[in-house]
Amino acid sequence: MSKGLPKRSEDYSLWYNELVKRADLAENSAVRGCMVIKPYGYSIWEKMQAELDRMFKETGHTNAYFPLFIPKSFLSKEASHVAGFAKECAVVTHYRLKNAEDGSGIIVDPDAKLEEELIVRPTSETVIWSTYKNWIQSYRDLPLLVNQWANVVRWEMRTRLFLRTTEFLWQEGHTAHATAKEAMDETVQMMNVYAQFAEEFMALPVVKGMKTANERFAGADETFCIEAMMQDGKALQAGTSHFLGQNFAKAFEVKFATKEGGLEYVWGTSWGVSTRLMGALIMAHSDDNGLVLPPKLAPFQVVIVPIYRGEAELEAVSVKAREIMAELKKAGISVKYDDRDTQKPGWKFAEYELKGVPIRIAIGPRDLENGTIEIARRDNLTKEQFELVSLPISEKIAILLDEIQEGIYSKAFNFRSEMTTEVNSWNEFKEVLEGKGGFISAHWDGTSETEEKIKDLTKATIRCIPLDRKEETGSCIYSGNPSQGRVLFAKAY
RNA sequence: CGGGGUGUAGCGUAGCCCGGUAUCGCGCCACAUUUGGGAUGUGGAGGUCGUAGGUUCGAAUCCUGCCACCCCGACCA
Repeated sequence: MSKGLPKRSEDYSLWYNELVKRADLAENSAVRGCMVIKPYGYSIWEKMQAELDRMFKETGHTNAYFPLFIPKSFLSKEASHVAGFAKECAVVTHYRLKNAEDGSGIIVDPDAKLEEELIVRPTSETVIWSTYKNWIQSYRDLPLLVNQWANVVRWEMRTRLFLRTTEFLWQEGHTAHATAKEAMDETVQMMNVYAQFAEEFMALPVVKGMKTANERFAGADETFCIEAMMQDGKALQAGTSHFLGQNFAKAFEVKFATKEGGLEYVWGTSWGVSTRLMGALIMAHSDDNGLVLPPKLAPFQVVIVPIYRGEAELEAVSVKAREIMAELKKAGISVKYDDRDTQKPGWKFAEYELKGVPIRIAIGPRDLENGTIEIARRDNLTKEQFELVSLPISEKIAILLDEIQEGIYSKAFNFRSEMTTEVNSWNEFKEVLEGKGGFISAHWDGTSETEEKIKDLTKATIRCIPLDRKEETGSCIYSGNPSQGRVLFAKAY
């Protein structure tokens, strides 16, 4: 049992905030709205980065880096883009400080005003497309498949650790193509990459879909997304992939000579996932005892805790522990041996539970005598005495890790299934939304007016038009007008 | 930006209404006994009470300004 971690059922958001801090993932910083990602939390992010980066490279992308600052004039070149981001931009106006003449301290030097203000990037489309103009002349320069790992700043009114912070870390892919089809294929491919990453590594089932016009990225012709369900019945957008059409090519005059000798605008995409994925990971799987990490993203998959009295016993136990550790490492399993004598075993048990380590092994004198170890699983909190002769320990642990990874996924999958409700009337819609929550699958007439109205009345938004939806005719839940299929509504983070 | 709330030791808090130099728990340090689910005892260290001013013999406490943070809205990955 974790000491004093709030219960999910009592106060979900308090539970979340406390868990993030207690599990050493992140904390609020001295800067309003900005977080410090602590080493344990950052190492989970690094695992995510490593896998995603590998997947991006497998699909032909390479990394590059573009500037943090964007000249103000760039941002305004694509009209709907600037309209979408203008309200949340940090702006650099000066480049120097000086001592105040009245001795009151350091002030901004009014003589050091920038000719043109610089925007701290909220996203990099504009600075990147201004660069692509120089990189692309011919169809031979296409496709251009670039990703960057970066930080961005969006001046949000209210922030929450990982879910919405003023500064956040992310990757943003920006690609350029010769044809609309190629760009669209890329957009869909990257959504699929995100979905695969979420399901395979985060053990997080997601719905793949398209955003409605209202929810579309500012400057995109089409936005694809993956949507996940959190334990409190709220949806979380976990990743987006945008088909930019020729919007940015036109804004930045990026044309290429075709094979046939013509001159055409380039087609673009952009796609990103952020440290928000950390929030998704935490909220999807963790329980009242703390974090539950999928083995594929855990900073270490196994922790070994020695049980002993006195140095002689520790020495004997450690010999066994190191043997096991070596074997696990050889099998590619990450292990930590916690032989600190500054904390007691019970304390360590609770600590690693809080931090979500998938498997804990305890070894004591009794085990040495019996040829056993104690294996405890974080996902279902069960323990077993394992006889070392029955199976090589690395095989045993590998099997368990797979079981845990799968178990966490199917638990989340079943939860999402339970939390997805088909409704056919407005009353039913409101009732489910206020009571049970979750995804609501309902008919919608396809107009922004209806979507807005529903949002105003209930705070529910259309999370996406699922790609795998059945084509079926029906009547809109709100307006009663004809509908061509169901969409997913939910309250969202 | 609108509504509500809070600033006291590393963290969480009592004291404030009714002014007299700060309470308790966790954590920290030392020693001893402990170690298979967050040990116990004894001793100890640690505080410009967010900040600037005012009232007063005297302010954590009363008054005024400012700052920061949290929660609820509008905005958003």
